[in-house]
Amino acid sequence: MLKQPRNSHKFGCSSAFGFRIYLVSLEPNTFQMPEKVRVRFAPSPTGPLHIGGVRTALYNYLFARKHNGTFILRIEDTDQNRFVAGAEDYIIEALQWCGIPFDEGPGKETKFGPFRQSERAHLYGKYAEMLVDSGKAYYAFDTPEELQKYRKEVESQGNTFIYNWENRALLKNSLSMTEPQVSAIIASGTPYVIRFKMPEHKRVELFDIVRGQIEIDTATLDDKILFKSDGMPTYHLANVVDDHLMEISHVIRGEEWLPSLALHYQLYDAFGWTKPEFAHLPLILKPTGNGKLSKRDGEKLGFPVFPLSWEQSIGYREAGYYPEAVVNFLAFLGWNPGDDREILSLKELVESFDLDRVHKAGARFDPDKTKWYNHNYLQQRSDIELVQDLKKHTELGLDSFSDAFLEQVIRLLKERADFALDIWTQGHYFFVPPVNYNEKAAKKHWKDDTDALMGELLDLLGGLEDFAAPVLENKIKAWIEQKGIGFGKIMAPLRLALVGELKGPGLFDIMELLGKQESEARIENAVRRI
RNA sequence: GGCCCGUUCGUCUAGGGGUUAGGACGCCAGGUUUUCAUCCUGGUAACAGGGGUUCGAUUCCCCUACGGGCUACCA
Repeated sequence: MLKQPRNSHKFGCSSAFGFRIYLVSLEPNTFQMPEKVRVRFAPSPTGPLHIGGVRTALYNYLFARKHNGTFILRIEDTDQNRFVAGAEDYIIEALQWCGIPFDEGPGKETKFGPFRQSERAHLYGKYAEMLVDSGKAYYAFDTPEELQKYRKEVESQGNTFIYNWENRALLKNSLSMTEPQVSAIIASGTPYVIRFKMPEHKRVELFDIVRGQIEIDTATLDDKILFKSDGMPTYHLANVVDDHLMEISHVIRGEEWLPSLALHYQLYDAFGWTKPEFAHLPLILKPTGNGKLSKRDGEKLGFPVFPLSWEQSIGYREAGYYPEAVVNFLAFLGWNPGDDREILSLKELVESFDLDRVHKAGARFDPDKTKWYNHNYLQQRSDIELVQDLKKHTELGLDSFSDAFLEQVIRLLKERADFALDIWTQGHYFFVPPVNYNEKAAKKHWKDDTDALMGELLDLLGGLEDFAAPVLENKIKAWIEQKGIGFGKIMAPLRLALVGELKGPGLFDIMELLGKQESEARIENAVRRI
């Protein structure tokens, strides 16, 4: 039996009059997925992709795959001032690393391209003019300085200045001027912008897949600039035009766009275009304190906020996370499959994903849980794979050790590791003899008679041909029992001698791996130094 | 300030008119490991507050509080 979708508004559909009719019927098949699902991730190349952006991309990807649709990458670089070199490459590489590549986008041209808005710049003016011609938009000549002045004036009285129906007749635009005046001012080369003429009082019913129905009065909205004086469109125009031209079926984006949804609805209506479905994703919040997750949090609390390293900021990749783990925990920030599963592969995520199950409230980021995810994925890797993972840390200089040896070390340490690098940090003594001995432990366990006991132990070991762990265990235990002393009297100092601390896997396993010669040398060393 | 969105353990969340309010991370305890960690078992811990509606509200409605977002010729 099919699970009833939990959001009743899922059954919403539009009538010929523009009203959305809500069928409260119990037929789950009323809602039809559009023939062709096409979604886009549309970042601005102003810097490295934030982890929240990666999640937006991921949800788009999951939704596309789930519905056999197309996942598009569109670069929204209409603001030349904020353009950052290398950001686009970073975005593409990050998606690649996460295992969520796009189907169409820069470098993957189709008839819907180009996919950089800067390369589509010639397109937008036409559409802006179309709206002016139909009376849905107008030219405005107010300079930024003038507007700033008005804004200050109004704000000093405790009010907010918004450019809208209340004051547009008083400002410098094609609505407050005669046609000849407008023609003259444009002909003179005076810079101008094109603003949307927001209806005075119109009740707009918006529909969001995550939130359901939202009502807005256009009187509270402003006449947003659609086309800038530098000849480039603003986000709102470019976004709507491109989504239409690229035949986007679902707009899945961050919640910060919810306030402009009413504008976008008006724009689609003004053009006479069919609207896509919209889903606004909850924001990712700081682990502690107020506000959304920022770069600073990563630096302050010591966890990555970027998928890949960027300048001084370390990325998840460089911090030793597996992309599967990153994708998994990101997917669960604001969504869950509705059962108790927590570890899901990308394939399973695709199968389980559903926008109806996206949470409404913002999700606080939990660095601890990301480690737990990585631990899980690390356990799934084979010892040989982990050898390769570990050797990626070239700075460790592991070349002098054989893969077979590394594999043995990994076998002993794997289950306690969250990251491949933990094998090194937690098993340092496998590669380098201890230089220091834990002082507290030495004081407690290295007694007056320990030197003598270790000497006897060396004699015992010297007579051993077979240095396998079970043999060592048998012989040493038998010897201890025969002497009639406590195990702690030998085991603790022995561990201290071999490891330097009272930590690590089974002592006999360590001895076997270290080998007879090295084990003996370390014991002798400890006798001399402690 | 205005507009919009939200609120279940510390965190991520399940649930949704009658439940011992479930799981995961973290934390704590016990077991295993003659160590540490892992692992296993158990435990602590939540429906923001106030009004309705109802036989019954954590669930539906309203208000308040709190949190978040937007309020640019940025996206």
